[in-house]
Amino acid sequence: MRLLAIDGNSILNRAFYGIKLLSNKKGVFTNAIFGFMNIYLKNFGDVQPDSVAVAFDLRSPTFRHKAADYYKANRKGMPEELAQQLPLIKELLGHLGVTVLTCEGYEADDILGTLSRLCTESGNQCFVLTGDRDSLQLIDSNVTVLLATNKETVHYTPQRFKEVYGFEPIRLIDLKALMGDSSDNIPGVPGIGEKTASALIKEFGDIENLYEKYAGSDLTKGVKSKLEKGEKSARESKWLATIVRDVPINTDLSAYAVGEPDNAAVSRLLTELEMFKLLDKLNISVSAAEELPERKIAEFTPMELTVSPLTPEVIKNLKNAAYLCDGKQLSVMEGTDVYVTEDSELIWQFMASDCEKNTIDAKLHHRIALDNGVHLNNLKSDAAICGYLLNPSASDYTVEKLCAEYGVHYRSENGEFAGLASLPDLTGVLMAEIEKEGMTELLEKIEMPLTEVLAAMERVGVQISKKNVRIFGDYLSESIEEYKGLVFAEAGHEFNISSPKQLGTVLFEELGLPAKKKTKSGYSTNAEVLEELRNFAPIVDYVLKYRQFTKLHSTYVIPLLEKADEGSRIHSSFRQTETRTGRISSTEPNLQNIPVRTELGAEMRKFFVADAGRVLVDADYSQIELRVMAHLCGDENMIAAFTNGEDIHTSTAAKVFDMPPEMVTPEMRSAAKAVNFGIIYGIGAFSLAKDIGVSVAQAKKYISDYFAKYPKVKEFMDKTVEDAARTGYVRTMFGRKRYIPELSSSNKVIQAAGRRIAMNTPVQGTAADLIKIAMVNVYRRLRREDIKSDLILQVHDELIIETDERFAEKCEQILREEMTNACELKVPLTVDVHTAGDWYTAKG
DNA sequence: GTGGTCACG
DNA sequence: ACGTACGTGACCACT
Repeated sequence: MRLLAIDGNSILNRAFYGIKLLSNKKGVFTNAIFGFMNIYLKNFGDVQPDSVAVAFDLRSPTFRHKAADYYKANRKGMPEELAQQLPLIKELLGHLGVTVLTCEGYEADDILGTLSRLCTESGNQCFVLTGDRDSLQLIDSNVTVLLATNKETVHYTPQRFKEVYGFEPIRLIDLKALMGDSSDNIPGVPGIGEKTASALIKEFGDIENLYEKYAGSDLTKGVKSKLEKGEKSARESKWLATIVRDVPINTDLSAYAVGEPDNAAVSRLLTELEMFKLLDKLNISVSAAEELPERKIAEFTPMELTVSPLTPEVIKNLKNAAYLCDGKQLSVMEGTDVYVTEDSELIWQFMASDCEKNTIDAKLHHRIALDNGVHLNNLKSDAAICGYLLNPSASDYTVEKLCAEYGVHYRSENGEFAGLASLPDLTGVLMAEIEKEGMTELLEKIEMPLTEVLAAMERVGVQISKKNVRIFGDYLSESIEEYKGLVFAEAGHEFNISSPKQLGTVLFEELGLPAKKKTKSGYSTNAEVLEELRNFAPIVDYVLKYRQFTKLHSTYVIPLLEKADEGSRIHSSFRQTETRTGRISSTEPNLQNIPVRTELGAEMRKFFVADAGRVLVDADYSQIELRVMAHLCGDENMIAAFTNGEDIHTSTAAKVFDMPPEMVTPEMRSAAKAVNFGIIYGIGAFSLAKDIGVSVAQAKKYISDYFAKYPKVKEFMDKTVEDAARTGYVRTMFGRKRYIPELSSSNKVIQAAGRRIAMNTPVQGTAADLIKIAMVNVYRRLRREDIKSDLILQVHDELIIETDERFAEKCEQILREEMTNACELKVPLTVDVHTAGDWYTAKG
């Protein structure tokens, strides 16, 4: 028989500190559970045991352990984030059919000691999984210790142990008796460290033999005297270091055989914890919780579906339906009737029908409709978008996961129609939640209409000049080769300049440049660091140039050429359920990070062009986030500055430095600009100081002066954080919600990050809401007024229309009006608009 | 898959 | 004593 005996506390600890803090949306922390299960599953697979026991500490002092408890008294208690995961992992293991062992007055390693002894005595194999080296003392011919480190698990057999330590495993307790262990509060012999202790053990074996013979040996006087003074402590330490091996637990090893897992319970728990990946790994479906329903049985009645082909007659009679469509196949459900078709004519007919529709992935369906010249009519809901509004921090939004999360029975009994059959119930629950949360208008007036706008933008795409991109790419390739040569010449040999590791070695070891050690895995070589080293050696400049050229080549030139269609148009994907603030994101390729800040990079924008006879009309909001801040906090000074059309950074500088605006120097304006950015991000003196190159004290003064001049900004931020800490979330002006579990962390750094998130999200999110409103209105107007123009891009505060030249002015007007009037705030929203044949020029 | 780096608002 | 501004996506090296 093979027994896997696990030190639950030790592994859980390792997992907790080795993995960044994770939590579900309710703020229940899960990282230790996640890490524990990964280690567990990995080792379970490796060992293939018949039996498993996981031991946990149970601290309640008995007479026998009084001394140990005394010594351990100054150990730090576990942080709340870890403590709350302890009962959960025990529950999970129980559901998985694994024995959880505790014993009053004993620690986990004592239980492991006992289990391993039982195995040895009965001739069975024992594998002790732990992160604690102390347990290596348990190794014998039947007992292997699997020592989990941050990277891997090392298997310690007696041979392996001897290779590493040079003595028998059991002598580990003698080693500790001499060298002590501060983390376990084992004193050892003062003055004797690892080196000496190890040598002594190799020479004398155990400490009993050592104390019998050391006086007559050839040890130095110093060591002898230390041993003499420390004898009592050494003997006591040995007792403390010895793992107990007779804990009163069930000695019948067959009792630890792995039982049948309770899939329903595991599924319920892991769903609650939002650990879907783990569920997947365990080969348990999210819906397993429903396979053996408990109280759900009353609410849930199995649904007999009647499946038939979709016909024009059916479409005419549909009133309110759920449907799914992947482009080839359409399945529609109303009541218990399901209609399917692969006939594209019927698909379009259904889309154009008056029937109220509920689905998931509306953007795709709009795209299908647009591609075929029909309009997707009367669309009421998209479950993914509802899920996103209810919690924008989830990783994805599938019908199955949403059902699990919102307590809807996932109708897996309906096989291929499980998703469709579940959708009506799911939609009902999601819409009710949205209503309860006051986000119905956000859904119906902004997000749902936006699905069509994004589909249209993706469909039209953005044209590039392939020829000019290629020319630019060739120039970059040449430059890359040139600078590569220069770098290699300076280094004296070839290496991979793109490898931060190799580059670090060359710069900081071979060339001896002053290193600011930073990253976990070595020297930091980022632009900020290299910038400071520019004057030390010419190679630095060459590396920076190399980086700039390769970045442009591999991130922009190559992908753009690859992704352009026959008409040289790029069709990016705009994602609506991706960001936690409500912004949309752009992928494959990302058109929201095309270079602009450097001259060379901005060249790229010259290759984004309008088609023949057309132009690009570009409109961007001026300082939208600061304006939103002014509105949200209602600060009179800030509102006045915007209302009077002042340059906000100059005006801020004038206020903070207490002088008339005309006296403000460019340096002062730039400092004020950094402060304004800081305000939006949730200000910190350290980062502000770094950003503008002043002392932290100076930065602190800027901030306090700022808050003195704009008192309501401070009030707003304090109140926002306070509310968020109380309720667990923040909202934008239009009701968009974001949970902030970071605020309930006991880790100060994480909590501070939570406060900044709380301050930033309402501002960034409201700005996102505003431009979404503008997009919907611009799109509608272009269609209503039947202007041959297309909205083609959104870059957070910027919209671009491609239009026939003759409509350019009309489009300028539409963009200006719809963006300005997206919503009436306490400050005006102003927009800069330009028209040109390419993006570079149209940006103004 | 993760970390480092860097492009954008 | 520690880490250090908000929100993204893509590429490369390396494990």
